[in-house]
Amino acid sequence: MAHPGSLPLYQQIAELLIRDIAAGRLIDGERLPPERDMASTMGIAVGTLRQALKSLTEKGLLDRVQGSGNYIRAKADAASVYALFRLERVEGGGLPTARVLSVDRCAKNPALPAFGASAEGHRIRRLRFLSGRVAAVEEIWLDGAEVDRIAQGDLLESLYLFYRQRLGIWISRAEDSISQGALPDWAPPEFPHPYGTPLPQITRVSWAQDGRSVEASLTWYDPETVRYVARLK
Amino acid sequence: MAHPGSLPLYQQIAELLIRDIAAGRLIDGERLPPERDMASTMGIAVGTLRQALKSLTEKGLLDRVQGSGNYIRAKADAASVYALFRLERVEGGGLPTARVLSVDRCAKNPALPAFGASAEGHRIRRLRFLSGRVAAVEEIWLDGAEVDRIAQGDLLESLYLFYRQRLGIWISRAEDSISQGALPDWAPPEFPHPYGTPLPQITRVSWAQDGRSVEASLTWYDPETVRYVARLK
DNA sequence: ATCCAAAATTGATACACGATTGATCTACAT
DNA sequence: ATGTAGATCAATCGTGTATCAATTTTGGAT
Repeated sequence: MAHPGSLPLYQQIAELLIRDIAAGRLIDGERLPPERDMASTMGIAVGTLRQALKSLTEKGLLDRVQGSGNYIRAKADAASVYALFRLERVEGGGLPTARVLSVDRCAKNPALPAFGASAEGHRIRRLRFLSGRVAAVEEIWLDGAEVDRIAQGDLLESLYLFYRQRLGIWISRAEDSISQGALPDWAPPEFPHPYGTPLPQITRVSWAQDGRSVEASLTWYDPETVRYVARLK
Repeated sequence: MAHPGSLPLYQQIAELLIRDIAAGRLIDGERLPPERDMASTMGIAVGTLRQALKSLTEKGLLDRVQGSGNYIRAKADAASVYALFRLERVEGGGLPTARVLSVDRCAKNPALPAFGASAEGHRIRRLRFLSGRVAAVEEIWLDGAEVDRIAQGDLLESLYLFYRQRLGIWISRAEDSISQGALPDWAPPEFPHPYGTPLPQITRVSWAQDGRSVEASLTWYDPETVRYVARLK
């Protein structure tokens, strides 16, 4: 399959602006530069920019008033902006890799009440890559009953392999949910996003075959490297 | 590729593309390369490719816009039926299909307590095929709030397509669990397994974006024809 | 300071042009 | 019926230019 990322230019511009809105770089009420200036700084023609602005207007994200300017109309809660979009896999192949930032013994995470039979466990923080680029930061909690056999370096690759080879655990059930969360303060500077900005977040809890919950994770994805595609209707 | 049982080339191409969609290699909204380029890199004629694209359009997976391009119109969670596990035939090849055995209005299933806001719903029983061979029997429960729009014949293909095209439902959360279960007594004689024998079974509950649980399913797989591949984490 | 008209700014609309891309059709071979 | 090859038509895209309409700003008169 050939090159996938070749959307029409005006659609690329539209998604660029939408990402700016979702990321908070364009806030509600803000007036964009004049179309002519905007187009020239973007290196595109005015007509092309206008197509992009028109699609934003149709999505309710922009007010265009003649003689005055283009005004961002994004509702205050960023969740409604995200509701218009869909989180998708990054383009290109390559196996997902990860770099372990820290492995600590610590108390149970109150943010994950569904997880954990023990009062304490191990907390692993990882930086995840897709196609060689930083894509997400991740916090993984392993149940206390299993953590004594953990060795640093086991977690560079697949967690699944770690479970099976090192712990002998069969994951029989998992639950994922998608939400929004603020980037944690321990995120490394490589993560290309300003702190405090809402990010797409996936919460996962996994159970072993005997019913114990053995693992939970919180993952924040960089909206720049993952791809948002406008949802139909 | 001319052995007797092989499909026409354009159908093979169509299935290839559908698998790319299901696997997430082709994302919703993505524009395919121009037909001429696509055909040449695939080593086929444009007309053949166009037949494949036409069948994708009829399935609702593709938007063809003259002068613009071919755009994927599919949510990538077609494969998320196995969010935790990927089901693949050992020998590979062939798209999953299904034959509806029955569609009934009935009471809530006590075996699926987590599912269903309504007291009743629809129960669909399907026989599923992989590579033309019987692979699983399946029982699907749709919540009563959504079932009034069900029409027989909608469910022959992908359930995902049904959700998107008929109900406009966006599945935001799903839970899969794997266990063992006895083959139900309503399984047709085509299912190649003696009754009463434990089979690998997947239970799935899906929630819509507003929190309603809209679907639940119980699927019994023939262990002879399928294999489970753990998901890379 | 207030009011008002001219000037500047900004978006809206229209048209033209070349390049790209899908649609349609014919012809031919297996 | 399937697959290939080629020619031609039609729609879209991106660009460029010109003109009109609505708004804002400016500056002078009072």
